[in-house]
Amino acid sequence: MPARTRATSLPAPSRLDLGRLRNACSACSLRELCLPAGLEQREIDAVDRLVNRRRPVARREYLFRSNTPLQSLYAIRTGFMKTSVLHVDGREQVVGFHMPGDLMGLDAIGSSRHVCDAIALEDCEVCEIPMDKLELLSREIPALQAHFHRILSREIVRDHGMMLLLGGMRAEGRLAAFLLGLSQRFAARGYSSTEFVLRMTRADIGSYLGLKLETVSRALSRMQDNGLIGVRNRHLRIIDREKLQAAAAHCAGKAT
Amino acid sequence: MPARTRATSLPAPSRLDLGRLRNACSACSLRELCLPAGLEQREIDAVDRLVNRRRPVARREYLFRSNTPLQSLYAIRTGFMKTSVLHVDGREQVVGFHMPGDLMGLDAIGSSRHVCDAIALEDCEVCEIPMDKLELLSREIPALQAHFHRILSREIVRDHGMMLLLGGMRAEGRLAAFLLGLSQRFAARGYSSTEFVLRMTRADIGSYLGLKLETVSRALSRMQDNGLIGVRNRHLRIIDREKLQAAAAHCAGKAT
DNA sequence: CGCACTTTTGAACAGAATCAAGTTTTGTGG
DNA sequence: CCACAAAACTTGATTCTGTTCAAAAGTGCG
Repeated sequence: MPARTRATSLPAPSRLDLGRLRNACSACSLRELCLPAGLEQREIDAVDRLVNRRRPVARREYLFRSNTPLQSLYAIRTGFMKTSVLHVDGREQVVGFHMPGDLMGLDAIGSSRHVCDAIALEDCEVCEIPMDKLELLSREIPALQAHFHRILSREIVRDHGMMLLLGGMRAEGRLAAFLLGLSQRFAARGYSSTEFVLRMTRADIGSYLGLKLETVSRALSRMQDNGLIGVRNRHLRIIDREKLQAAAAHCAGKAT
Repeated sequence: MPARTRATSLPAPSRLDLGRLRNACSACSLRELCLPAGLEQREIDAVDRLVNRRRPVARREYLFRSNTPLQSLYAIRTGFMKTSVLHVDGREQVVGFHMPGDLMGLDAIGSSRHVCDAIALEDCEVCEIPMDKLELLSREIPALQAHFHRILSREIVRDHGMMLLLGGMRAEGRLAAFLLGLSQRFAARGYSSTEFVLRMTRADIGSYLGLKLETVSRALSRMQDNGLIGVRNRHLRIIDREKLQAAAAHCAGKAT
């Protein structure tokens, strides 16, 4: 057994532990999404121990609620979730849709309290990552630290993209960009990028895109009529990606 | 002289060095904004050494440009800046306004390249913080690490707020919320929260709020007529904060 | 299997964009 | 310091996109 060189939370090489192994990050299909590349074995083991447990979240259940103290971040293992905040007048505004491999709760770090509600759009399973342990471990594993910073930063970039979309595009362009974004995220996870299921309602999409649900419905119909997409209930197919991209680019409209 | 207990980038207690001292974070009026509380003296010294130098940025000059490699983050010491991204069709969209104490470049960490342009709205002075050194030092000073995470997270929260505003409020509400936000940020920096100068053009404000400059102008006029504010060129005064808050809350409109 | 929710579609309306002057401010060079 | 040109701002009239209101059809959950 190798000698431990200094006090650290890195574990000795793990023994066989089937119960843990089944849940291990090292065995997770989302590894590339969640973990930085190039970790040493004992670092991977440490990360495995970092992740507390898998936890199921039933459809319509809250993973966390606004104003609740932040204890853990959550990585989605399976399923689809949405995050939303409430307007002063009580209306709900969706601020994000989240799929397997996404890390949730990042916006709570600033105040140590959640600032949005996270709701499962279907039955989900999430990995719980205690925030304090994450900060501890990322001090010891520079690659993990850098990876975490990248994730935070990318969230900012994503939000800037949304600001762009909300501030400068019209209905059809927003929808086109939204669908292309989903497509890309599905592709990155190994799912079909041309055919997928919209797990959220039209109202959710509208809220996210700053549109009314009727407008979403109309825009989808029009895009279907023009042969860009096929929609049937929540099942969506991208038929002409070129045209869809053109719609997203061109429907920038509003010569801000 | 105290013995150094382990290899580290923390310096020995600094000697008198007037040139450095004048620029030191420890002497900076923005200390509370930039630095975590409760650092030990030698930690503060380390942070002082982290910040490379003050650098002037003339009005209209770029602090950094999109797609440029990220080397450093920048903290604004004096002056006002804006960040913007370009739409596919070349239109500029403002994604943020930045004032003393703000940290810029956070959105570049994800890709190691800047994803927006930063332009000085007036003559500025910024502190350059090399990213690699920051990550190094934050591994050694947990308080610094936590502070940095908080800053990143708060940026995400701020952006969510913008999404809310862009997605769910109408022109006058957006403007009211924008002005109140500015007011609050000025207050946090010790400036007047009721009377200040808008360093940006109406077009910049419009771009930021997803409105045309004419709409901004009209909304400002109307709010002036109704006694909420006083505007004279770029000089703005908040006359009736209650009503302004009501406008921001009530003009949520759009029953999304 | 039925009831509630979701979605589609239509018609009227409203808010903001666009187009168009005209005015004021600012910045520059003489 | 003034004059002039460019930029920024205000205001009005018109147009158009998206919202609102309304009703009917479709889905799927319990």
